[in-house]
Amino acid sequence: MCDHHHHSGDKKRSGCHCGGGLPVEKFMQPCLLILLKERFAHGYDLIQMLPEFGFTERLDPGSVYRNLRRLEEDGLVTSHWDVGEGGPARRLYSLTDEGEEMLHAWAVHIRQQRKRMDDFLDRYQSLFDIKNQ
Amino acid sequence: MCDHHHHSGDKKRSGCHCGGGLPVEKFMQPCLLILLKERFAHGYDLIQMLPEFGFTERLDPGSVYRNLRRLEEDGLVTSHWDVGEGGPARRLYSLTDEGEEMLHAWAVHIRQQRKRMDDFLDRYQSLFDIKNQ
DNA sequence: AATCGCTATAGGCATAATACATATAGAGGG
DNA sequence: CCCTCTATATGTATTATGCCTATAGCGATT
Repeated sequence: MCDHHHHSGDKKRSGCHCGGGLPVEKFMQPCLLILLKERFAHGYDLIQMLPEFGFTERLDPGSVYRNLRRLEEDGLVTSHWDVGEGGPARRLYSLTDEGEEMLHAWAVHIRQQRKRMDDFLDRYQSLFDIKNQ
Repeated sequence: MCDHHHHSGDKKRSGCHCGGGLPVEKFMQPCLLILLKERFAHGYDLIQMLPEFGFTERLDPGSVYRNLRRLEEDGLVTSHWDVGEGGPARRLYSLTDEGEEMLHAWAVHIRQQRKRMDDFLDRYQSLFDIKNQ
């Protein structure tokens, strides 16, 4: 499973970390990538936007920042400190070319997993619809 | 997220264990439930059938047996030793009423998560299609 | 000036799920 | 006797998450 995006650098962590055996593990990562493809953003902004992807309102900020630093470790995003107008310093994130490639790989993967759910739901329907006849 | 199936007994484990924050965590469990709704089966049979749900051919048997015992702990399936014609003893599993309820809850949940993936893919498409015009 | 709340980032810790390897054991074939 | 298939189960390392807490600047209110 998941033999895509084994391009340049799969360092450190072993195996594929874009979905594993579960339909969609780590769904937050592709959502962050797509948001950063649309525009540059700070972590805090991303936290505000993630509910658009079905994440609950009371999303754990810690998870978001952890995911962002993880994406940066993997070279999928870059950041630099933005000590602008006022307020605390913040990191401005942007997508790398490798991150965009990964986003395409994710899209393929998510399409596969959606199909998997379609199949499940079809089977579920046919199992319980027969009784209503 | 996930406020269904809080019916009778949520003992031991805290929180909801039908999906968590991820789109579809523990996808194997609903697959086992649907298979056991269709017919009684041994663990070994279920391992043979799981590829129909998109699990890889070289599926880890340990995970399946662990999931089955977990489902039994939660009262969603029952089993009894089947010391039939020959070969090693095996457990015959069947779905409980509570397990069937859980299967319905899973179907609702999986429909929601499929929608989430639809939304993701729509957004992905619109992001990359504009460039081709 | 002291406190409160919001912006903004980050680490600690317990829990949970998985992957991979390994253990056990009966039965049948070569 | 060994090998393979059937059949179930455990051990362990890794990984991801959720919840809690820490830090810190800044503006508004009391």
